[in-house]
Amino acid sequence: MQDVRRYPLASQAADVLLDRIRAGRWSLGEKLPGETTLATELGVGRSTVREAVRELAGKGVLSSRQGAGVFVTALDVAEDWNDVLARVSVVAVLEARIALESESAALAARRRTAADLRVLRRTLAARAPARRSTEAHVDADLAFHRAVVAAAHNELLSELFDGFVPRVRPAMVGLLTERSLPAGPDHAAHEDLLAAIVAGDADRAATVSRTHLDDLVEWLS
Amino acid sequence: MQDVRRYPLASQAADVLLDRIRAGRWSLGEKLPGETTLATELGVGRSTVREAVRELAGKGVLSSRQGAGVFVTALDVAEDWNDVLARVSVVAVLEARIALESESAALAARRRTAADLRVLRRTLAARAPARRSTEAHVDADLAFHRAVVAAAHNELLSELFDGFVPRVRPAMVGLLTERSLPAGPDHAAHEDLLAAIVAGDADRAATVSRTHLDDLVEWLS
DNA sequence: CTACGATGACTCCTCAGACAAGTTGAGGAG
DNA sequence: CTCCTCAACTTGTCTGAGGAGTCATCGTAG
Repeated sequence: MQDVRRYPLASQAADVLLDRIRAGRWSLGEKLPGETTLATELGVGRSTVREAVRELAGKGVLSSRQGAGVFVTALDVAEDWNDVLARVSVVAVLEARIALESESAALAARRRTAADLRVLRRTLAARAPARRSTEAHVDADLAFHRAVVAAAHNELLSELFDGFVPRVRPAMVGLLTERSLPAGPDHAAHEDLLAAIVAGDADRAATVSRTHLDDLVEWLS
Repeated sequence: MQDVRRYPLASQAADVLLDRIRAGRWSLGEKLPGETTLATELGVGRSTVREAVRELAGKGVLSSRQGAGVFVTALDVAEDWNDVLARVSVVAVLEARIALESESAALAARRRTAADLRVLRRTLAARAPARRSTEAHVDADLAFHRAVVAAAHNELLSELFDGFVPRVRPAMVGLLTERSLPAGPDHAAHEDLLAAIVAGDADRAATVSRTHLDDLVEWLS
């Protein structure tokens, strides 16, 4: 007995509609045929068509207005961030982190407020005790890095960092359980980074952040 | 007459269910009550519940298996990239581009292949004739920048850049129609960038890319 | 006692029909 | 020409029915 997952008709209909949209059968903002027309055309009941439309509406591809019709709001499904992150290697994510965090460190050195410095000092202090579990250590480390990015006061950079975390965290936890990172230099790098941000030295902050993450990449390769 | 958009019951039901999931009423992988139960509980018909479930299934939050039930597959909806990009300022996006592209330029200088260099030369040549329409000029410019990122051979960086384009392109077109960018130095910067990548000089490639985009930020502020 | 097959309750899936509610465009009144 | 009415068409919602898949329980054979 094969483990063939039998797709519901409604999902099949949604796939057919999405393929037609991708193929350019209807352009952006155009109205689809009525539900009854689609039903006979696809050879399914009207409720099934409605569920297919709902499914695509959930994906943001279609939008229906009572009395008016169903309209195309996107020509394709926005690829899920998590899918992309799951596909690429950890090294690729770390390279993106280097790009993101070194720039954030430079911006943070220029823009950090008193509140930012408080958060940075607190998260750095929480990072120090390496006695705890591996997960707690990784979380504390990520919290500090997150605080650096937040101090750059750029919402997009913060969102991107947050998007990376679910991919980076399990990988870090897994690697650190196998072999431990030299704690001394690692912690010193974080203190240097904070000092550079406090001093407002953007170039040095970027350099410290970069070399720190470079070491991380080299360590795990 | 207010333009109050009357939400369909099915969407309202989907919102209620999503709120309950967010509130932790059901944990990950847990089974929801049956359709009939939910229908009476929410005070709507079964088909309405079904459409609500389909909508959330489209968002990846729920998954239903015939005979078994409806199960929670995610505790929240992945925030749409476009929503984030629409919310943040163009300057924020450009700052992210600086982070992304300067690092990509450095990586490209180390990793570029012969094929990459061909694409870079071709897109740079296509950029040259500034006689054409503003949109064509912006497209040619973005094509070159994209080629630089692609030469870094990091899929995540490429995906991020592609994600920025829909936000950056209209903004650039709009700004360039109002006042024109000094074409001479702008084009020279691109040639310098290509030269640095050809020479394999990572530091210089990053610097040129950064100053080029810094000038862009300064120009539009 | 254990392993296994039948069974029945429960679930989602699909269809059909009916009516409500909203939109749109054509055609008539002023 | 402008505005109003209305009829046709659209999606929204509910109900009922039957089909198909899943799972736990229970009885039976070994």
